[in-house]
Amino acid sequence: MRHSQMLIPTMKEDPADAQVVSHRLMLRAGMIKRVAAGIYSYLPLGLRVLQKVSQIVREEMNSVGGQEILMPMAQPAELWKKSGRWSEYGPELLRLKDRKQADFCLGPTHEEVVTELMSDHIKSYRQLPQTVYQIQTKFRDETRPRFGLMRAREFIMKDAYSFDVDQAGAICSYEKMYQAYWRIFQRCGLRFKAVEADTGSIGGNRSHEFQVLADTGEDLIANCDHCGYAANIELANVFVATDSSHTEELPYEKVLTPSQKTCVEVADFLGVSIDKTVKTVLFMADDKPIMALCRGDHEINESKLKKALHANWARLMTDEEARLLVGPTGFLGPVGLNPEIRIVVDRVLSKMPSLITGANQQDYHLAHVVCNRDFPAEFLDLHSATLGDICGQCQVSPFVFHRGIEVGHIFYLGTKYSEPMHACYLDEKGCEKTIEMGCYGIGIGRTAAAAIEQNHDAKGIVWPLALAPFQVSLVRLGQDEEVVKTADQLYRTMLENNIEVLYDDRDERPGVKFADHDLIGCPVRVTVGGRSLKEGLIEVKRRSSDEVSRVALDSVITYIAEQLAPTKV
RNA sequence: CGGGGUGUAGCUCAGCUUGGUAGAGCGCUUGGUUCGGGACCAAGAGGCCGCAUGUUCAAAUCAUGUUACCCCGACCA
Repeated sequence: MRHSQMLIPTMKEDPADAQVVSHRLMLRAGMIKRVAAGIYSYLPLGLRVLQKVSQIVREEMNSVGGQEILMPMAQPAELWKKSGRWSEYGPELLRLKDRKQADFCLGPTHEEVVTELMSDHIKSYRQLPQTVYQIQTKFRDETRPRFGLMRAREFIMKDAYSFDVDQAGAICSYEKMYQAYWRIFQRCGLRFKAVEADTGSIGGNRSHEFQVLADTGEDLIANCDHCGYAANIELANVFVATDSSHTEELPYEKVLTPSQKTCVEVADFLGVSIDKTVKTVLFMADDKPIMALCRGDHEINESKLKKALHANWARLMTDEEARLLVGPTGFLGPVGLNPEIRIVVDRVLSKMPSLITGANQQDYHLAHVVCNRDFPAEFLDLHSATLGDICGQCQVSPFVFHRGIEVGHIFYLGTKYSEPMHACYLDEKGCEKTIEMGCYGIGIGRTAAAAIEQNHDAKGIVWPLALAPFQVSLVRLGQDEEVVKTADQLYRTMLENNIEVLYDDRDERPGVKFADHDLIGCPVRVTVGGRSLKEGLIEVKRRSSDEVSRVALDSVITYIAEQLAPTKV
């Protein structure tokens, strides 16, 4: 493409409302334009990048037997009532009415539509397994969209769904997807990790996230260098020694702690280290009161709590609720508690001989409190993995932590959707069985944004070759007749050789052109200018390096082709 | 959903305290000089100062309401 004929509105200055680097650079490079909060138009360059990602995804989906389909964005409420999610899914589901006042929603995901589709057509075990996928626009009415394409309300996603006769088949489909995902992000040229993950509201009981490693990521990953175990900290299996070598002999006693509410304050006040104190947090889970305890320097993880309780929902109690039910916040504790309130205790506390807890009385705490002597304790894994925690898998190394951007997520669903929606088939014996499902998502735009987070410098984007909007920027300097003739010829030759090239034929000064090229970030820059051309030479420079090669005109195409060989990038 | 902030030209922002002709830089158009890392000179185009109501002879400026956007938190395949 000729730059002069393309809509590439680059900006010299940073837009005021873009905080993260990928958002800023996509706006500045003229790839996206904000239409509303979390809703964007994709301009030619941006769309080309999305198409690059999509094509890689498409090829790898096809290679594991995926069949591409396309489902609607507008979905009838009826389907969602069938699965039960019309009431379960919160305000993130954008609901609307058609002219007949019938309820619809914009699809945030497509389990309902696809399950209905497949259950209508699959009658026999002979038709299984099947995997379908689509690359389509989703809408999720996020409470707080931000970071450009990283967390948009309307976004493009690849979602795939597998249908199998039994669990073994479903796990096999899951494994194939896992491998395909691995290849996809490798081909995109990204540094990433596959980690064990929470299943969230999608449900199911086996799940991995594919996380692109970047300091600006919103997710925290715990990684074990010893055994290779990696998981989202919300899920990470933390090792806890089970035996307690010595026991506390002293009975518990009340100590005065005037106005010392936080664990830090209490520990300072009593002159003990913070890991001797206990944090007490009250929750409501499925309408029942829960008291959760963890070590003073840890945090209760709500998703772990929810999972451990097998609860549908859990939320923090308000201060007011806590005060009425138990006592003043800051001085809460498990001793002498109303037996109606279930007490769950992080496993870490099981190896502590005694605890310092709140006394449920203003300005008092209790020391020498012992689990299962002074209160009934139910030990569960409740805290997010934190610095110093040992890997629960190999029980050898402490975790190392990374920040990541979740670009893909795969789930084994079992019969979570097929059961309520009666997606069944007849087996060899003519018995009706429920189909086993899996679902698999990749954020297309988020993958592009993550690539920028990971690959940029002060001047702009440094695209991995596989995702770049063009492989080559052909920069023509000046309007000198010989230069124009050579550049035009080179442009045509590149097109004939199937090299994707953005030809900067604009009548701009060199500085402007180079700056735009650096901002847009195509991997290879080819410069045609009078200075080198006098000697019959063309300049070739990689975006990722400062080194400029001067190559004879007649061998430049070969040289460029070498630069674009996969091994070089 | 709670807390904070901001809406003035395509972009970045000044002006508002103390009411009285709408401003700058970048970008855009035209002409000229330039031309290997975001040039210079000159002349232009471009705004219902987010929207509504109120106060006032007079509102970008004051008041009330509303809406949009941004940030922190809660939430979140």
